[in-house]
Parts: sequence; C-alpha cells; structure tokens
Amino acid sequence: MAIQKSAKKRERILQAAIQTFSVNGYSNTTIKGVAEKAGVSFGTVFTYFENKENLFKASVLEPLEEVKAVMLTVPEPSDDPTKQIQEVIAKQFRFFAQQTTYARMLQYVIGQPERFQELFIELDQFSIQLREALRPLIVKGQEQGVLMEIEPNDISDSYLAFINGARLTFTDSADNEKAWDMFMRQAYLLFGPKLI
Amino acid sequence: MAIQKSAKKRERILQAAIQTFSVNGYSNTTIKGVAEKAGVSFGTVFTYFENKENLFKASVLEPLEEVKAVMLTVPEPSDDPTKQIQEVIAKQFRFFAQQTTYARMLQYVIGQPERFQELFIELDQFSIQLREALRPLIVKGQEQGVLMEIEPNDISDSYLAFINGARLTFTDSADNEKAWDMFMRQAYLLFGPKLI
Amino acid sequence: MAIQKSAKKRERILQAAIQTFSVNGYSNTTIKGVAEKAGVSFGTVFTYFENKENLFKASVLEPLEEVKAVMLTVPEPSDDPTKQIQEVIAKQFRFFAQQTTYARMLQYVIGQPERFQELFIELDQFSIQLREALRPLIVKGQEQGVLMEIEPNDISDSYLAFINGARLTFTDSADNEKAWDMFMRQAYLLFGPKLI
Amino acid sequence: MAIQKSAKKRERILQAAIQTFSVNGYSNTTIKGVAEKAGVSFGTVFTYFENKENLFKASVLEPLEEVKAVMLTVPEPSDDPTKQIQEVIAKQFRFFAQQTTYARMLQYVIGQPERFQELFIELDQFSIQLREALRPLIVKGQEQGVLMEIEPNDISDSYLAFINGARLTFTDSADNEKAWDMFMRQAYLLFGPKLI
DNA sequence: GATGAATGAGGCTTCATTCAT
DNA sequence: TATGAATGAAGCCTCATTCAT
Repeated sequence: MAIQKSAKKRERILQAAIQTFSVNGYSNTTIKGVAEKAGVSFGTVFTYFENKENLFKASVLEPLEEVKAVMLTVPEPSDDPTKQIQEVIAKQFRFFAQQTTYARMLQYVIGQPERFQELFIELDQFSIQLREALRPLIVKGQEQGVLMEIEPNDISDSYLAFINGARLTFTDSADNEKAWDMFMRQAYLLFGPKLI
Repeated sequence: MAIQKSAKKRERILQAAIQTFSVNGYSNTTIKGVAEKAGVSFGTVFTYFENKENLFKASVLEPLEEVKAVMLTVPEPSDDPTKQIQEVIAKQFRFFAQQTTYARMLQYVIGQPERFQELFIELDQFSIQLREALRPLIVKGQEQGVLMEIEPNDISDSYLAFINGARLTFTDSADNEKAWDMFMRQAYLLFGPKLI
Repeated sequence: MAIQKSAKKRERILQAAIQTFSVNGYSNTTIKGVAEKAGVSFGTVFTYFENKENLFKASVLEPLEEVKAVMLTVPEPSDDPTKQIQEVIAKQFRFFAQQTTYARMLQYVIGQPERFQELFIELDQFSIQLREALRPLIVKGQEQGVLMEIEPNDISDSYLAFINGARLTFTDSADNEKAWDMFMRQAYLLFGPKLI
Repeated sequence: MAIQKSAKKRERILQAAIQTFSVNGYSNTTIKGVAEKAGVSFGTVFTYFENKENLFKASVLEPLEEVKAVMLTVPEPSDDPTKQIQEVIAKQFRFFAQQTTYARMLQYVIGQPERFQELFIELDQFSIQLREALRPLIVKGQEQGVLMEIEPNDISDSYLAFINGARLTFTDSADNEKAWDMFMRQAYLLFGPKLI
C-alpha cells in the first residue's frame, strides 16, 4: 500500500496552492511555502505540476468546474419565478460566502487580465454563460409582470458584478450570515422586482 | 525652483508606479521598470521613496484623497432626493469608469488584506465614511416614500460593493459609455426605488 | 535467458548513453534522456550502471576495445611497406570516418583532462601503443629508403594528432568520401614518403 | 577614482570565464566559480554579461579576433616561399602552443556543433579564410617546383586539422618546445615538399 | 540631487540518487 | 529485475538596496 496515493497528494498540493495563492498572490507565493503547507517536500510539487505557472493555472481552473456547476445550474421557470430567482440567489451567495479563498483567486486573475491573459479569457466566458442560464427565469418573471422590463443581459451582468463586489469588499467575516442575507436581498433588487 | 522640479519628478515616478503596480501587482513590478516609465534613472526612485514598499503605499494612499473627495462629497438633501441620488451615482460611476488603473490597485489591496494589512485598514474606513455620506439622502428618500425602507447602511454597503464589482468585472472597455449607463441604472435599484 | 535479455538491455542503454554524451557532453546529458532513447524506464538505468559517472566511464572505455583493435592491429612488414602503410591508413581513416559519435566522446575527454583524469590517463596510453604498433612498418620503409629518416615516434604522434584533428574539424559530412580520401593522402605525407 | 574601471572588471571576468570554461566545459562551469576567480561578487558577473550563455559566447568570440590575426596574417609570396611557409607554420604553432586554454574552448565548441550551433558556424568560417590566406604561398611554391601539385585547399584543410589535432592530443606539456618543433616539421610535410 | 555599479539573498527549476513496491 | 515517486542539493537569474561618484 502506497504511503500516499498520488491523486491525494496532488490534491493536497493543489489545495495548499489555492490557499497560498489567494492570500499572497502569484509572485509572493513560493513553491517552498506550498510544499510545506501540503506536507510534501519541495521537489514533490514538481512531480505533480510542471512549474509554478501551471500550478497557478490548475489552482484557478480546476475548482472552476464546481463554481460553474453552482452558478450555471438554474431550474426551469415554474409558476413562481420570483421565488426561484430568490432561491438561485440564495444558493449562489451561500456558495460564494464559503469560497473566500477561491473567490479571491478569481478576482486576482480578473484584476490583472494582461498578466493572466489566458486564464482571464477562460473566466470571461463565464458572464456569457451566466446570461444564458438566468435569462429564462428573468423573462418569465417579466412576462408575469413581477419584474420590470430590464434587458436580461443587463441584469445578469450587474448581478455578477455585484456578487464579485460583495465577495471582494466583504472579507472580514466570511461567516457573518446577516451580512450575506443582506447582500442577497439587495442582489434581488437588481432583477427589478415591482414589489417587495 | 529646485523644489518644484523635484515635486514634478516625484509625481512622475508615482504615476509610473501606479500604472505598473496596477497592471503587474506588487512583486512583479520592478523599480527599474517604474524608473524607465517615469523617464528617470534607477537610483532616482530611491531619492524620492525610501523603498519599494513605501512607493507602493504612496501609490495607494496618495490618490485616495481624490477618490474620497469624489465619493464622499454628497449634497445636502433637497426636495428631490431621487434626482440627487441619481446624480451622485452618475458622478461616482463616471469617475470610476475613468479610474481603471487606480481602481485596480484598490482592488488588489482589498483582495489581499493579510498581505497589505495597513493599507487595507485605511481603505476599510472608507465604507463607514460612505455610509455617513449617503445616509442623509437615503433617509430623505425614505421619508418622502420614494425609497423602500431598507437599512441605509445596507444600501451604502451594497452600493459600494456594486461599484467595485462593476469596476472589477468590466475591464474590457473602460470607455464603453452604454455599459456604464446600464450599471448606473442598476446601481440605483440597490437604493430600493418604489417606482422607476 | 534472463541474463542474455539483461545484457541486451545494458547494451541498449550504453549505446544511447554514447549517443547522448557525445552530442551533449557530460553535464548536459540526463539519465532520463538516455533512458528514453534506450527505450527503458528511468530507474532501469540504475540497475545496470551504479551512477551517472560510471555510465560515462563505460561509455568511453567499453567501445575503446574495438578502437584499439582497429588502430593497433598492424600487419608484419612485408616487401612493400609503402602499400602496407597506405592500407593501414585507409583502414583507420575509414573506421574513424564512421565513428563520428564515439570519436567525439574521446575528444571530449581528451579536451578536459583535469576533469576526466582517470579516463584521460587510460586514453593517453593509446599513443604509446600506437607508436609500437606502427614502428615496424615505418622502420622497414626507412630501411628500404622509401621513407625519409624521421623519428618513428614523431610520425606516430603526428599521425594520431592528424586523425583526431581531421575527425574534429571535419564534422559536416561524415559520409563525404572524397574528403576522407584527401585526408588519407595527406596523412601519408606525415610518414615522409620520398616520392609520391 | 573608481575602485575598478568597468572595462577592466569586464575583462577580468571574461578571462576567468575562459579559464574555467576551458577546464570544465560549459555546464560544469558555475557563475559563482567564475566570479570568485575574477574576484568579483556573483551578481557583478550579470552586470557585464546578460547570462551564462552570453558569457560563454563572449569567451569564445572575443579572443577569436586575435587568433584570426595570427592565423590569417600571411606575407605576400617572395622568392623563397618554402622559407615563408615554414615561418608561417612556426608562428602559428608557437601561438597555439601558448593558447592551451583558449584552444580548448574552440575544440569544445567544434566538438559539439549541434549544441553550440551559432558559435560553430562562426568558427567554421575560419577554414575558408585560412584557405584564402595560405593559397598564394602554396601556389607560388608549386610554381617554383618545390612543392608537389596538391590542391591548395586540401593542404590548408589538412594543415588546420593537424594544428587542432596537435593542440588536442598534446596537452601534457604546453611548454615542451621539442615536441612543438617536431609538430612544426611534420606540419610542413602536409604542404608536400619535394625535398627536405 | 542624480546616477548606476556592486552586492547577495531568495526563488524557480533541474536532476542524480534513493527506495518502496 | 523494473519502475517511477520522492527528495533536496545546486545552479541560474532577478532585483531591492546600498553607496561612491
């Protein structure tokens, strides 16, 4: 029995890298630091990741799939799109509230598009996918007359900006539920509800 | 005379530093690079700034005063707080739309609070000051019944998050006026207008 | 059976090592590279050679036996030493013309005697052995009056230098027969023929 | 007064580099070692040479000019080309006899043409230039009937090979005058003298 | 005040060697 | 015997900082 199954070790390194990158940024993160946090030797990091840049890319891209799953999985519109939207908002904010670490990595990359061009482009696809995911619910709400007639893309884009902004601004207490509840309520306003 | 010349040189260096820091981040910025962009010699940077860290701090803090002036200068409530709020939003978004470079520095610092603790604390004061600046207008709007009864601090906080989020997410075209107009309209929704 | 299989594997590794060392030199050659070229796994190299240095020594010394066989096998003087000498020259140059790869290794070692002291000493024996091998033919030729009275050792030494020099200088086209024919004719001049 | 004039320091580093490269080869030479031998700090090497590769190139190419001056400066043919040729040979062998160190670098590069392609090409020009330099003397000797009718280019090429070979093979005692005298005499044989 | 050469600490990366399977 | 993951020493290079001019 191997002391440590490869995949597990790789995962440990990746998690350590995400932690460290998100706190220190790219250049200020050292492989040595990641290795120590992961509990492996310095050289072992290079057994699993070709170089620092690749480790960073993996740290950004691999967890992205989960984020996409949460952010882009939106139910078919039902009779009560208002409630559905609020539930989607709640799910997404709760998720982001927990993703302090990883969210920072995303913001770090988004904030330096020239430097991390390749990753940036990948992340930029996201807003378009979110538009498509949210549109049916928004359209339904507007048809039912419970939402104002705002261009759905504008709603999606501003909603995404808001999540990011909330996540960025509100670092102090990732667990502060009240604050996140507040942000959720405010987020809903961006969808243009006619009554609250 | 000499003093004035110096002051200009210092300013050139500072501007070059802001440009470079905001594109490359802290570690990836070199004094040599800043000196070249500023058109001064390498050693001269150290004539005006003790070390790299101080140059960074100055790059973050000195322009902050102008930002504060724009963000915290809010008129006394008049009969038409709705219009006033919209004007404040417009002024602030227009300002931020132009501040691509510097805004990134702020987000860079906010996004790494442990690393730039001192600066972060300074920036964190901001949200409290913004709360105070906006409250009178919000309260007036709520008294007049044109705004929903939302806790004013929540509005300020989410508004600030939204500006940051918009600025962060929307990098492609700082000059795209339509997008910024859209963001302004959406920002106003966060204030809880009863009708639009 | 197992032993024979192993022997083949060892040989494959050795040939791959010679190829790689001769192109890249010692430090720039990696065990990984040798293993790949040999079609064996990385660790297997260490099954057959204790460490890199030993692999290098084997790469230099083992093929040396064949070189010695060719270079030191000289016929007993007959009535026509001129023809014999020319045949020896032809045989040796043809051999060296093909040994592009290995010849380089020899030159690499000879060129860095301090670094590869042990190997260098081994190779240095060679010139003495060559002296002894060639002397009878040279003496016979001088006795017959077809060669000038040059100290036989000087002829051997300069002849050896010339082969090495030709092999070193003439890398472009190991197969260029004309060039090698020319070198052979010139080599014969070093023996001091009275007429051509 | 500067402690050390720049140009001097650069030269010290270059000389130290040539010494070290020629003994250890490229990969086995460390910048640290060069710096120590040159009596400068590690970082200073990079003040004068962008990187290790450039230092190596400079170590090969810069002294090449002197070599060219010695090797390609050949007098106009006079009435006694035999004597002239012997003088040229003497001059060139004496020079090479002293250039133990640098000559090794040349051989090191020539011996690994794929690895040091750019330098190799530069050095390869040399044989063509030598052909042109020697041709007039050879032709004159042949016209006078003191040299056999050998293609002049073949003589030049084999002569160059012989110098290299002698320099390569004969490392033990660069100062051994007798040996070098012998090599000179043998070298002359390559020109095809009809009588000695 | 302005300059840039000198310095060396620190980081990434390579790679020989070990060793458990 | 064959394998390749784990390790860490060592090298190149960058760059902030110092300091002499």
